[in-house]
Amino acid sequence: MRMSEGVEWALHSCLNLTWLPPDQAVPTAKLAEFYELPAAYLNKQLQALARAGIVSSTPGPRGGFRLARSPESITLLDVVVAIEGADEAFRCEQLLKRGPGADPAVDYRQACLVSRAMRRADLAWRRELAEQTLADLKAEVERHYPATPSNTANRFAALRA
Amino acid sequence: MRMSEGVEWALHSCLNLTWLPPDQAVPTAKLAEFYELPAAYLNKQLQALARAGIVSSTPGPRGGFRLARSPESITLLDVVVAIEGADEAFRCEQLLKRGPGADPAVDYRQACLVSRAMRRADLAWRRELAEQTLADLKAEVERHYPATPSNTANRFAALRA
DNA sequence: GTGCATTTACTCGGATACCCATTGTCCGAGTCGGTGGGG
DNA sequence: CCCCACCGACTCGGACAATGGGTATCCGAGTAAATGCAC
Repeated sequence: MRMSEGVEWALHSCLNLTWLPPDQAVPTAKLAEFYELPAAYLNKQLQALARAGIVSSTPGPRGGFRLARSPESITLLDVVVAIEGADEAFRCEQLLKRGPGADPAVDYRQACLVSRAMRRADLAWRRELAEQTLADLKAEVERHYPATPSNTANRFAALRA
Repeated sequence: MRMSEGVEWALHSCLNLTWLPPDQAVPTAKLAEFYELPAAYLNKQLQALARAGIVSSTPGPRGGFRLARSPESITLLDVVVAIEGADEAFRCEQLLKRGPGADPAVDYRQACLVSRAMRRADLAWRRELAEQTLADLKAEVERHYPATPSNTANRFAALRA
């Protein structure tokens, strides 16, 4: 079970956007250059974030991506779901339908206690992610590393047009 | 992010083993036939469980697999880790090493706050899985579906040699 | 009848192909900013 | 000097390959039971 690389890129990129003026759009090329990432593939992840309503895109010169809503209203779960999809990691294939005493009318994704146990763990994971917003993360970073906001803005400004 | 199918097979198979005499070894073929699974591939998962010390294997006639320890001492996390590996889903690639103000000596898997947030969620997931043992699950199933133990034993007995 | 060597069949275990999802790349449609000419 | 139409360049967006991990399968090594024979 491995989470897509894109989640890490998306989280860091969104976090970087919180340190720029909210009305400033940043093109994929700059966001990619920031961490030396492949621009075309990062663009794909940003598209997913746009479809999820986390960032908004602007075409043409001076265009790019910006956060579509306030960092307070974007949770880590939102970002993860936008990239990875909403499906839970454990997908119950309803093995019990093939076992003894199976009832074809029962939805074993709900009834199977193995499935329920796995779902409980999944919910605990999701809850933890949903309780942290981008704003929380931003504040925590600024508390530990006060230079980050200016460093980030400076580097974006220094990147070639 | 998708969990391997083998986890579901392993959980159900281990659970089934709890309803058989502890000294009775069950060959892969029977465990597979129980849910109409491909035997050779299920065998691969059982090998992983054996390497993890969850089940023990016996070759030759009347051989097969049995639980290596008591159901009370086998957690759901043990089974998941045996199949999926111990690595966490989110793998920090240390993007910050490429960012401004990066310190090459720092291990950003520990220092990066994004990484830490994701790890917190991962730990919550693991804790939930570690708090449930096979014995808990077995008891819960018996409480909801009292016929399961005899149904299971009967079907195993009925499966062709 | 009993003990033993041989045979036999059954089991796991790892080595070997296959397939789909993630990764990675590219080019086209659309749009905004700049520019040049006219009023 | 100001306004407008055109041009150009920049951006996203989705369509198109390549790679790696999970899926599936097979055959061989080893073992325990069953068998047949000798005593």
